[in-house]
Amino acid sequence: MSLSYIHVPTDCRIVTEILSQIGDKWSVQVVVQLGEGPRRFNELRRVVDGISQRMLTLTLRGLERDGLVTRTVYPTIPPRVDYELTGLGCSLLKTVRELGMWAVANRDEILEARRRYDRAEAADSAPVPKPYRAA
Amino acid sequence: MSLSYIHVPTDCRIVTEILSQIGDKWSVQVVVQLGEGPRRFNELRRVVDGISQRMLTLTLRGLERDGLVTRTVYPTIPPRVDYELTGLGCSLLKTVRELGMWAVANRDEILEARRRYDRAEAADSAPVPKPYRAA
DNA sequence: CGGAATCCTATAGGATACTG
DNA sequence: CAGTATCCTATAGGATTCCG
Repeated sequence: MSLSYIHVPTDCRIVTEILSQIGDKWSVQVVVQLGEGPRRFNELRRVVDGISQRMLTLTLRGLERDGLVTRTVYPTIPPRVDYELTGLGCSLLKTVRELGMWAVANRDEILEARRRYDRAEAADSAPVPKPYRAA
Repeated sequence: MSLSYIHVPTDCRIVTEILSQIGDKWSVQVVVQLGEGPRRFNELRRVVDGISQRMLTLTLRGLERDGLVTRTVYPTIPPRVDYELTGLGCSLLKTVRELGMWAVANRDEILEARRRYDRAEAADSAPVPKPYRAA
């Protein structure tokens, strides 16, 4: 509670670690969906779009392991399993939304930068990019 | 400028895209280091710690491509190349720092959740976890 | 329904050697 | 100094099949 300042080197590793956990292909999308409320497995599967069964399982396990999501099994037939954000998960969702704001706000600038870069690079390695200089 | 609200499905993909670019093994660390000011190639290499030459190159190229970093070549001998955050890069750094704050603030809770999870899982698949029940 | 197990491919990333 | 090129391994992730 009395951290006067944050030690940068240690800091970076944790950020990187969190980011590589959350920065995988699916975690953010799952967390955002769970932000709407508890969801069942196949409910998530349908709404996340493109995720494989296997990856949904792995993603949820990872989130559960980090204490971001709870998994509740109802031993009925057929079985029912609910996933829900924990308090920790909710707080993460909030800061992820911040990053989301940044992403949408700067999306165009990034995409244009990419186009510029790719165009310049293509011009660089072009087979015969300079016309009117016949061999 | 007049986005009344943000379209969630589109939103997610961009966030995920940004996160998987920035959420790789090195980008954040490089951006944080460049937050201190312009740096030369080998300067970054020394300070990032553990990064290979190849990955530093690739990371910097990616950041440059997205318009987050500029690359300035001084045609001297020996050559000198400076990397520096752009305005876009600085604004990203700010929001990444927010996430960093979250990470350090919740680090302990996450690590403990992991230990709990791993312990429970180990108990699950333990060879003979129940003592005092001799066969 | 909610997975687990298996197989397969693509990509990330490390190590090393060479170059302008 | 600041890379590029090549080779190699490990991991992510998709597709498919099987199970309680």
